[in-house]
Amino acid sequence: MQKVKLADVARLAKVSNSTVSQYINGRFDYMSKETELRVRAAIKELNYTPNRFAQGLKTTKTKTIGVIVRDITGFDTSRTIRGVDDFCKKANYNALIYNTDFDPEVEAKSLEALFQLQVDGIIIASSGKNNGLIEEYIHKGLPIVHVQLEHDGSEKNLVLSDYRKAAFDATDYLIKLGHERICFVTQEYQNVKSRNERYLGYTDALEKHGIQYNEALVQYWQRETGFEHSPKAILQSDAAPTAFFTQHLAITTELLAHLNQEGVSVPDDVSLLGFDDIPMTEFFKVPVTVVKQEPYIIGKEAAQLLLELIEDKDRHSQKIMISCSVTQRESCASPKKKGRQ
Amino acid sequence: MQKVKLADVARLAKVSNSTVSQYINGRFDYMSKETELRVRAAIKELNYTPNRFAQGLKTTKTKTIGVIVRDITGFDTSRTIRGVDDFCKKANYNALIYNTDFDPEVEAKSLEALFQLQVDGIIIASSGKNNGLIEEYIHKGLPIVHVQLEHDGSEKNLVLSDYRKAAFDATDYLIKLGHERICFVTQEYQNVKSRNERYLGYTDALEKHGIQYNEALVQYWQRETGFEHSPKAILQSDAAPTAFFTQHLAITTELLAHLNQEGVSVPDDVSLLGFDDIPMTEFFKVPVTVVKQEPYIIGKEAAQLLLELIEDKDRHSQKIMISCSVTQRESCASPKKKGRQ
DNA sequence: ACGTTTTAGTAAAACGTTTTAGTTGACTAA
DNA sequence: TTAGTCAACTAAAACGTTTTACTAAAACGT
Repeated sequence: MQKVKLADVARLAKVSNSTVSQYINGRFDYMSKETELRVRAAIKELNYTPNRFAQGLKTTKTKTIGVIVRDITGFDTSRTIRGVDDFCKKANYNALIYNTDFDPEVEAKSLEALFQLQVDGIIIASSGKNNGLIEEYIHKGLPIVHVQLEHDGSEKNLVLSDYRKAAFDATDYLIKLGHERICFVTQEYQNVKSRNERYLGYTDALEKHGIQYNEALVQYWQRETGFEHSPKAILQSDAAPTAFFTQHLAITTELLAHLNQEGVSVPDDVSLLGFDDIPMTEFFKVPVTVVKQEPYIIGKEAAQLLLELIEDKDRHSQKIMISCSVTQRESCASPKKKGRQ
Repeated sequence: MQKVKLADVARLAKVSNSTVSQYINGRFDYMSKETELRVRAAIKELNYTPNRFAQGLKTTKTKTIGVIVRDITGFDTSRTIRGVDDFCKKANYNALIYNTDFDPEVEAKSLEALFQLQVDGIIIASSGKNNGLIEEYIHKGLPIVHVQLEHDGSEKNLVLSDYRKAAFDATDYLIKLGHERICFVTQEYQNVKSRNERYLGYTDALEKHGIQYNEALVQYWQRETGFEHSPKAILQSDAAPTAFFTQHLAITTELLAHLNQEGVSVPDDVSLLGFDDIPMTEFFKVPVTVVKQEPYIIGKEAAQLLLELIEDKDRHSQKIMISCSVTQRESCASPKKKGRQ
């Protein structure tokens, strides 16, 4: 299938294999200008391209990175991947995508598989359940950069949204609209620093405006089981919120579905502000106001960082934060001053 | 980074390299049961995994396929990729994704790059602008399967939706609602058989119901330039349609935006039926009725077909059709019998 | 008992690079 | 003149597999 090899080029250019190899690897100072040109010409003429397997066998460099995400199908995730991939292609790398479907075991398997394939590095949006394993690979010398999720522990290289600032801005925005009882709806965030960051942003804003923190206004949701307390119940409780601030897309949509079903009108009855942008929201009954992350940029930065790490093993580690912005649409309004008598 | 090699296994199991190699490749008939077990044990003990580069160098098989799509970020596309990828992973293959961003030149480059990487096969949603190139690669022995797009020409292996049937069903559905002037909005489909198929489905349905075909009701849209005639103009023309049948997602959304902006109410003023499912449509002002394809299944089938092709070079070629279904939502209603007096 | 086939295995030559350790001849410095 | 330096190259040994051609021993048929 592929025929012409380095030796053919060498023969045609009347030099040794070594010299051609040097040429290919851009070490021109090992040869005279004249030789360089002869080799270049020979390569052109034969339309030679090096065999990656032979190269890989020698160098143990694969020019391939691994990317571990939960589901490539997600709106933000697919964009992150695009960012990674675009950067990689430009740098002549390839990216191998592994989906975990939110399963930590699959995550572990993927890590192992990628290691086995000898990828040069890994970008991972990790579950946080495999921190030990990840540490191991890092110690073995495999560069790993985290995206989007930060976990307690000692990992170093990561690129993610500035969650605290984002949550602060969002909460601040709601408060300025007049909301005082803002329900912070989150997934359990033990050990997930980037979820906790949001919580801090939320309380920061409360504090700034002198609003008393109320534990009843922090509500939980789980991927498998949904809401701990139903939105309906929450709205009927003592501390009925005038606004929901949901911490990711899945929560937002499930809440929205509940609200629709219960006939709760947004933003008339309650305001809604979601984390993560939503596609095509301009066609929604109520276009929802969100804090929009920059997944593409995050992907791009992550790839950049990883490739730098690969090229320069003992580069100091980094945490790169990308700002978010609240995209105002129509799901947030000032609360009605009803029934406080 | 990776240490243990075949020779280590051989030494531990007290057999030759060849035997270990045979074992790895599942040719157990070359050895006694006893040896087989010894080798298995040695592999387990050393936690040996073969070096893919050395394998690739010898066999020129890479256990990697290439996937060329327009944009992995698309709703359907990302699902197709998932289908491909899930199947590949299960079969111990990897998929390399290349995005073309709808640019035929990038498509050509991707094809070349993948060939160069010696992928074992390619799945492509092709633009149709590189048919010659694709033929070349096929002749060179590279298995290629097309997805989603069918083009005039001699390619053989493809898996796609049953477009004609789908368009027929959709049109039939609209007609049964009472529509007679149904505007078929499509992208220019010269040489794109799978777009033409839809057109045929549309006319099939018209014919079945004895409705006169009207050329003015076929309208065009282009990715770069948008609608040839504005939706507003179309609605004010002599043959004002009572329903739009849009041929893909980008058209649907752009039309919807126009309609919203003009204050045209769906489905009161005009019905809308779109090709391709739309995410989160349950939150739309008007959840739009669509013919839903099965991108995940298509991806899975494509991967399956490709791997079969790879394993068995002179397998006869196939065209696999996947049915679509019209998902009824709320953007289609019976037309008002206004002003026909 | 003899030739033949089968079974269970092996040695060693690839595969196409990279890289180390040289070699060669010309030039330089004292 | 002689050693030393330098520029421009090269030979050949890896890298870790697969595979071809081969062999020794056992089994078989007659």
